[in-house]
Amino acid sequence: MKKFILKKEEPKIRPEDYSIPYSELLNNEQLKAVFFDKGAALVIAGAGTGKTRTLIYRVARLVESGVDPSEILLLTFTRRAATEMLNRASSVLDDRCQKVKGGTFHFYCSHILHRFADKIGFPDNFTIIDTSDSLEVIQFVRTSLNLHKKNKRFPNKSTLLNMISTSVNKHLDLRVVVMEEYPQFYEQIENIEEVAKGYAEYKEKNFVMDFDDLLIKTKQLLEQHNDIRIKVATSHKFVMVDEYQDTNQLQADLTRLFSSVHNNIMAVGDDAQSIYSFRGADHQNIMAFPGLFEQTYIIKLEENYRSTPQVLVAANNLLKQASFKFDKELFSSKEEGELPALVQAPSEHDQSRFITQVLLQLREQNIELNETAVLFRNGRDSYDLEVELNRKNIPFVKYGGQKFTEAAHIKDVLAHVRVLVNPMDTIAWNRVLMLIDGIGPKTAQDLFEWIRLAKNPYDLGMADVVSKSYIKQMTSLSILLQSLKKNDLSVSEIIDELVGYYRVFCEKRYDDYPKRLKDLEAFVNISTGFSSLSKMLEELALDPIAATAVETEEKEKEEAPLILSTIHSSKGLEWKHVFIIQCLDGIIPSAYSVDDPEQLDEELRLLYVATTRAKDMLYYTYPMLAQSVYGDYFTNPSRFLKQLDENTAEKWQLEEERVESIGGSATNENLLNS
DNA sequence: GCAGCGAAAATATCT
DNA sequence: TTTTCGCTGC
Repeated sequence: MKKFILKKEEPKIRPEDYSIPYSELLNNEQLKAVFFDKGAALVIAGAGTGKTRTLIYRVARLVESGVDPSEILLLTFTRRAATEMLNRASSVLDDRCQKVKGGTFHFYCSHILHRFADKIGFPDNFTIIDTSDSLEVIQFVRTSLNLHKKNKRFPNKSTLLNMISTSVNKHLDLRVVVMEEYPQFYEQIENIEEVAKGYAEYKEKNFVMDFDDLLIKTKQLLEQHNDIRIKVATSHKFVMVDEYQDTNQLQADLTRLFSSVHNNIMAVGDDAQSIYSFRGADHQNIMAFPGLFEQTYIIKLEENYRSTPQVLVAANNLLKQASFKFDKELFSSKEEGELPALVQAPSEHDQSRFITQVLLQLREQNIELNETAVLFRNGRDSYDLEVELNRKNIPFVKYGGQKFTEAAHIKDVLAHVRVLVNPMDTIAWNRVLMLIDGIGPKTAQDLFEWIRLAKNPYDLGMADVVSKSYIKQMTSLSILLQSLKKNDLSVSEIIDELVGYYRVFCEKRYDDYPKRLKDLEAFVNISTGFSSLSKMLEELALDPIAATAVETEEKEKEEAPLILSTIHSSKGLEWKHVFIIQCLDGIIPSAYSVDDPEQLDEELRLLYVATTRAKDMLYYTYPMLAQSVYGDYFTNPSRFLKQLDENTAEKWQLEEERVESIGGSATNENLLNS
C-alpha cells in the first residue's frame, strides 16, 4: 500500500497580522491564554484579574484567525454572562462573534436533547419543569404512596427533592447521600427510594424533564450513542468553560464529552470563589481538571485590575481565615483608595436609611446609580431597603430572590401554555383544571386519565367523567384551548387570550389582584419577543426574568437603576461602590452552616466574592438588632468581620442629626464619620 | 370529594 | 410571616 501524507494547512497568522493590538491591551499571562491554541488549558484567574476580558479577547482572536464562530462553544454560568461576553467580543471585533454558541450547561443541553429527543424516548415537545413543579410532583408521589400518614416522621417534599438532586449532581447513590447528609431519615431509606423512583417514572410518563435531567440525559445520550457524540463534539472545535470552580462532576463529564473530538478545551475559574456546593460543586474540582485532560497547560492570572489596594487587603484578610488554605494573595497597582467602612446601624431600617442617604450623596457627585450595588446573602435581606428606595424614588433592579415567572399567577397562565405545547404534561393540566370550581385533585386526575387516551385532548366536553356543576366552565376552557390550537395566532395573541380567560380566576383567588393583573399585562408585552410557544417555555424555564426587571421596563428609563443582588447572582460582576448589608452572624455565615467547617468555609468564600466586587469603595453594614422571620434575634456582627483590624476597615458611627430650631426639616439625619 | 378553617411547623443560595 | 397538615361541614 502506498502512503500519502496530507499536509496540515493551518492558516499562519502572526500577531502583527491581527487587527486588534492584543499585546497592547493585555498582560503577558492574559496573552498566553488568548493565543493558546490546541489542547487543554486551565486558567486560574483570581478575582478582578481580567478573566472575562481574557475570554472575550480569546473569542475575538479565534474568530479573527479564521475559526468559524459557530464551531466555538462558550459555556458560562448564566445566560446573561454569555450574552454580555459575546456582545463585548462583537464590539472589539465584529458581529461574527454573535454566532458563537454560548449559554449555560442547562441551556446547551436542552438544545441537544431537543435535537435528538427521539433517541432517548422523548418527543421533541417535552417541557422543562422548574423546582416548584418538581416539588408538586414529589408531593403527589409522597401522598399517593401514603407515606405521610405513618406515625414516623417522613421527610417533606423539599428535603426529598434535595436528596434526589444531590445524588444526581454529586454522582452518588441515594443511600450514600441520605446516610451522610440526612442520617436521621436513614431508617426510611426504602420509602425514600420509592419516592425517587415514583418521581422519575412520573417525569418519563409526562414527557417532562427537570434541571438535573437536562444534564444527566445529555450525558447518557452522548455516552450511549457514539455517532451522536462524534457529531456533536466535531462541531466544537474550541470549547471554553467559564466559572469552572462552580461546576460539578456531571458538568465535568459533559465538558469532557463535548470536547472529545478536537480536545481543545479551556477552563477558567478561581477556586477561592467556589460558592455553589449546594448544587454539587466542589472547590477542589477545578484542581482536578489537569487530571482529566492530558498535558493541561496552566496559566495563572494574578494581578488585580479591579479594586483598590484597600479593598484587596480586606479580601486577602478574609481568605486567610479559611480552614482550607488557598495559595492566593491578590495585589493591585491601582491607586490608593479609602478604607472599607464597617457600619453599625441601630436597626435594619437605619441601615436602609444610611444606604439611601449615601446614594443620594453619590448622585450629587455625579456617580450614577448603576455604578453602585447592594449585595446580600438572602433574597429577603433587602426587603426593608426596597421599601425605603421606593419611598425616596430611587430606581433599582433586583437580581436573585423571587422570579417573575415563579409568581403563582404567571405560573397559572404558563400552565395553559404548557398544556398547549405538551398535552401529556399532567402537572400543568392539574394547575389548569384545579382553577375551576368543584375540581379537586381526584377529579383532575380522573380527567387526566381521559386526556391521556383521548383523540383530541383539548375537547374536554367529550370526557364522560364530567358531571354537574363544573361542566360549563370546562366547556369554555375546552373551546378556548381548541381555538388557540387551531388558529394561527402569534405568541402574544395567544397569551393575551389566555390572560383574558384567566382574569376572573385571578380576581377571585387573590386579594391583591390589581397588582397581579398588571403583571399579566406586562407578561403579554414580554411574550411578543418570542417566536414560538415552545421556545418561550424553554427560555423562561432556563432563564427566568428577574422580578423587578419587569417593573422597571415599564417605567421610562429616565435613570439607570441601582443594582440589588444576592451575592450568588453578583458573581463575575463589578461596581464602583458596593454595600454588603446584613453582615450578621446567622445570616452570613448562615446559622445552618456554622457547625460544619466545610460549609463555614463556603460562607466565607461568599463574603470574599462579595468583597471583591468593589472597585473603589466598600461598606460592610449590619444592624445591632435584627429579627429573623420567626422570632429569634441576631445581634452579633459576622464572625468574619471581627478579624478585620483598624488598618483594614474603618468603623463608622451613625448619629441622628440634631435639629435645634422648630420648623426645620426635622427628619433629616446626618451621618458622621468617626 | 371539595373547600375552608385553625393549629402547628419552618434553611437559603440557582439552573 | 408563610406554608402545611388535619379536621369539619357541605
